[in-house]
Amino acid sequence: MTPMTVTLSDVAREAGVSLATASRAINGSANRTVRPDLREKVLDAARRLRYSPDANAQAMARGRTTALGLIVHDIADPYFSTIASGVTSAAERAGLVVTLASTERDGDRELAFVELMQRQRARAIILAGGRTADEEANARLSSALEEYRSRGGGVAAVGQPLLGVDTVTIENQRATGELASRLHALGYRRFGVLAGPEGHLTAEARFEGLRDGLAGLGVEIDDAHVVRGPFTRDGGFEGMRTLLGRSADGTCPVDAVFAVNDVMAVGAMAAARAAGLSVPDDVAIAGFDDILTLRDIVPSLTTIRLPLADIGVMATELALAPPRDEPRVVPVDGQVIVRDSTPRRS
Amino acid sequence: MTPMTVTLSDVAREAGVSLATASRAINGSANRTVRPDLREKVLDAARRLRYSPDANAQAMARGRTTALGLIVHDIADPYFSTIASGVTSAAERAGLVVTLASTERDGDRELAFVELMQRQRARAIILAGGRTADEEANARLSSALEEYRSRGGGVAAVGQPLLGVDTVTIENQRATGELASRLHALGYRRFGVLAGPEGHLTAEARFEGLRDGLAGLGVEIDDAHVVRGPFTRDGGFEGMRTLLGRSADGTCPVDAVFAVNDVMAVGAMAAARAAGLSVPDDVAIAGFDDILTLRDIVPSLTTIRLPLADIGVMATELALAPPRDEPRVVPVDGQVIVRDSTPRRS
DNA sequence: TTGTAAGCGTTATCAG
DNA sequence: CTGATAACGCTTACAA
Repeated sequence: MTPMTVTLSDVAREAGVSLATASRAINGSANRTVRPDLREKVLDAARRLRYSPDANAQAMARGRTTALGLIVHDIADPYFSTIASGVTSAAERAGLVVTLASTERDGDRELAFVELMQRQRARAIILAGGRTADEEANARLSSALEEYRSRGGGVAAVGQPLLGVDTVTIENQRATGELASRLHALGYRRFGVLAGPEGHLTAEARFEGLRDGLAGLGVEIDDAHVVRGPFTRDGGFEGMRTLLGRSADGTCPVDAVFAVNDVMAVGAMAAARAAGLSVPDDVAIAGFDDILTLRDIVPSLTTIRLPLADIGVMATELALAPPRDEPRVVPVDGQVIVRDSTPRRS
Repeated sequence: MTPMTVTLSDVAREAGVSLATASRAINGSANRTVRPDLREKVLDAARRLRYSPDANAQAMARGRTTALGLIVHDIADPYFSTIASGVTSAAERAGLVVTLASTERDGDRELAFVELMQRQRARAIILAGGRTADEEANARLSSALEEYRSRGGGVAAVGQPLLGVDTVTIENQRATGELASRLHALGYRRFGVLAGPEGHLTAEARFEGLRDGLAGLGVEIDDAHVVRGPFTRDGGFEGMRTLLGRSADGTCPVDAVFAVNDVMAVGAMAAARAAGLSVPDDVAIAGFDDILTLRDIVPSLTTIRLPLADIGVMATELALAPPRDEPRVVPVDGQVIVRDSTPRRS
């Protein structure tokens, strides 16, 4: 009867060759220095015994694993799952296996996961999801990553180039700057912003791009029309409610609202409707990301398209590329897409 | 200077104890039979040397890994990414690391990934995503899973209980049966169905539940109003277009369309609008899944809610539970949610 | 070409 | 409670 677990030694014995030969025959690395007939014998034996090489043992012996760590804030969020799909496809191409960690937006867990990947001896780590302005957390994370890299691991981040590692940066500010002029050209002058959490760097960059862009056109955003809140659908909903509540007479205090991401924009639309307002007649709304699942909503959402899957691919390639002295920064631009949620203002 | 890679031996030497003691002190398993002062010395040394245990070596020595394999059709699809979020959280609770594979709906890759996980000696595999009626592919997969289980791995599937493994099944047919009566009660009589791909068991179950439910109420679905196509947004869009094209005079041949999932339903809405039809005035639409990201679309979508994250958790628990002789089947029911896309027909 | 044997970093067994 | 030392399953010099 077959042993509980078939090892390469079993295969070698069965094939009547040495362990080394069996290894060479099965692995068949670069220089296949093994006689064809022996090779066949080994492969046969392996098949007969249903041999399955132990990747852990291989990793151990070879001194390198085949794992790639992917750390996201929340895999259920379409933003991250789309990036993840890019990462998995690039990883597969590279013959790597993706280890997924979802931090639920908890900085401590992010750090813990980096350490976990380090213990797994993952070849590289990809950190998707923006940083916050929490200097201390960033420093801790940076030093964990530095440690990891000093041990030969590759790292790439998606977001802000704060960690001292290769980063795919998103040109948030430029994109929202362009959005500002597009909306301005469409006739909008009174803006509200659902600005996301304080200290969320992506959210802030997006907000600032819009604000500065408008400022350049002579339009100020009233502080009373900037609402902070979670980077989520509910954050958008509540934010919009708050914004509407700030007008004395119940009418909408602005004619366009920019939400710093699409899911917030959708929440905002829901809140506007719940308040009896029509989108876009009473208030226009724009988002950011161009989430695929939301591409068919009505009114179609003006937003900024990000090539999320490509970003995942790029980050993977960056993380796997031979290290450089200077951290690389690969900027990815967003494309403003004007749709029905921000029609021309007459 | 610190060695390129710090091993437990280094720590032991630095602490002036034996390898064994160092191991015991750091691992501190159940019976911590190590004197406190030595323990401290070891921990100190480890900290000083920035020691990071090698999970691979541990796995090798302990004879069991800490990996859990998750195989999905497409991680970018909100259906799967939500299940994945349940899996990651349950896995984390169990102290396991999730290895993610996205097959892009390719049966061969699915098989290849099972074998890959087997090589990784993953503790368990979770197969999310339905089967097709391809007997041969299912048989191949089944036998690979059987092999894996015979070697001590746990397996759980989400979908149909076809693989001979523990399965979280979704009561598709019951749910769409209920949907049928709800829609019937609302006054709908002429139904169209965007039925997904031929041989896609989930799609078929959903379709059949509706058809049989309606039949029980004396309503037949005209074959000409059943359109096959991909299980995707574009499948829904094209399917709706086809359905509309089948009416001679350009008017809508049905008063309600059921799409076998939400993203198809959204595609269908888009197609209806593109054809100049109003949803729900000219045609009502219902979906399946209750994807979170789509919960705010207008008109709000009548659908069937599935507790996707919970399903991920349940599948994980099933896969990790001690094996039984008989495959377990855990049925999960969907909840019909009637919203604005299927108003009462006057 | 093939075989022997020395690791790879831990854990675990078994004496002290 | 602690310390040698043998596994764990595989790769890879180094020899033959």
